[in-house]
Amino acid sequence: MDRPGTWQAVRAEALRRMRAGDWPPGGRIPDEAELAAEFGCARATVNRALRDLAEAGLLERRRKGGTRVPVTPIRKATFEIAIIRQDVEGRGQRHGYRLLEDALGPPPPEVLAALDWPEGAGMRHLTALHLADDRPFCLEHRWLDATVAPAEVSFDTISANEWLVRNIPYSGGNIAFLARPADGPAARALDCAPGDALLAVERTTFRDGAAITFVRLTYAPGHRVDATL
Amino acid sequence: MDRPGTWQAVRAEALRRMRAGDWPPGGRIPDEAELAAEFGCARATVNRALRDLAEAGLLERRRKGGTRVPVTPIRKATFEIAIIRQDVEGRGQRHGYRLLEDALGPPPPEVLAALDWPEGAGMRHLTALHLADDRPFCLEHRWLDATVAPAEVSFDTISANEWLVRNIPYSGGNIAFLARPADGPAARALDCAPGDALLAVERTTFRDGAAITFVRLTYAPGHRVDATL
DNA sequence: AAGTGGTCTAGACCACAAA
DNA sequence: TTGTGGTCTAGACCACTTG
Repeated sequence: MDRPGTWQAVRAEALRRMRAGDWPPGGRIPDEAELAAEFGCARATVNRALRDLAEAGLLERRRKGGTRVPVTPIRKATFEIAIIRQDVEGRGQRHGYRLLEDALGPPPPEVLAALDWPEGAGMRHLTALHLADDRPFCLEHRWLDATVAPAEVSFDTISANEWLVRNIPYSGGNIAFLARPADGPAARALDCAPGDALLAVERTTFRDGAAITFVRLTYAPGHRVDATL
Repeated sequence: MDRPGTWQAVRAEALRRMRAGDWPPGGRIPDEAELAAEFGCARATVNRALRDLAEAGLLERRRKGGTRVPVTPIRKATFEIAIIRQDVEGRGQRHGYRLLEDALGPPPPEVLAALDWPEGAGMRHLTALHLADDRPFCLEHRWLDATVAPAEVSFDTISANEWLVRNIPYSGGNIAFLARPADGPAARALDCAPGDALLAVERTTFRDGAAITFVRLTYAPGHRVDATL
């Protein structure tokens, strides 16, 4: 338990009341000032607790409208996106890396659409395999703005995944999960049968409003991505 | 832009400094009191800004250790988990629902392992299909503690997905993404070929430390789950 | 032992949206 | 118009953890 008077304690009590039915779905809960008086703490403490619950999707808050328990809450789940080496090492396995291809060339149409680049000017295409304890872990397929990583930068020993995180400090982007059948090259690289169902993650990274890289990570069969609810 | 003196403005400036290289990866940034003096705001405002960045994985903070820019940040991505009806309607489509099966019976071993139930006492097994504009959207396969939803509760017109969210106020759990080949029944229900690569989401929900339901949602081919980075 | 972030307080003003 | 959450302030004490 949390010591009383802390925002964690207020949050815990709010959760308890929702579970117990004291604050039923669709209903409005007392305002911050009332709760602060009841709990004997400052309004800022109540605010911190309720804001936390609202960020998780368990409460809906509006100025003047008050705070309500949603009828059908839209919960937020979060998952951690580490670089692949850390992901592998975090599982207690040894990370290996092999660069399979490094060439200049235009991406396929569906990738070009995601990037919104002018005719694919100066695009570097990388294919690499990540290993966990010498077994295939993940196939990295990446298109990269050549001005971001010029030809001098070699991805023989460090993956583009890691190089980018270390050298392009912060950047926004989007990310999506999907399932793909293994094509021929993927099946060979990941040591599975063509057509096998594989989990893939696609990410586009932007800097200053322009896309600088698109990557598709295709994981070996059986891979799961866990998130905390 | 944010008005100066707000925590959003402080966050924006911190991000700018990281991108610009003023605060390089691996380095330590000034402490809260210094930044508050520099920005002409209260320390609590700086704290709010830096805490927000730390929660996103862009900073690492430790008492006495100060605040550092991580060399290989572990970014947090969040995605929203709505009920399936809302998910479909949010895409501008009409949601449909068909209960395919409702029976009592023990779950397969791999599900039983996830649930940690004693011999599957009183388990209800539901299979349902969700439609978007009359086309297959998602196959819901659920095992449910029969004491949570007794036989009186009918899932003919409301999905277990929605019933649970409405009637079991708050509950913790875990969630995972994976890829699965379509088996025979799934291929028939989702109108695809057996063996097609399908995205699936598995969730176990707990209440008071005991699992109350396990669900596997298998989506129609081509489905993507987007998250915000 | 001491430095730094974590949090609480009491008060204030503001922004937004509902009535 | 007015109620409610959003945020800022100045100060204080505490908890952790590093040197």
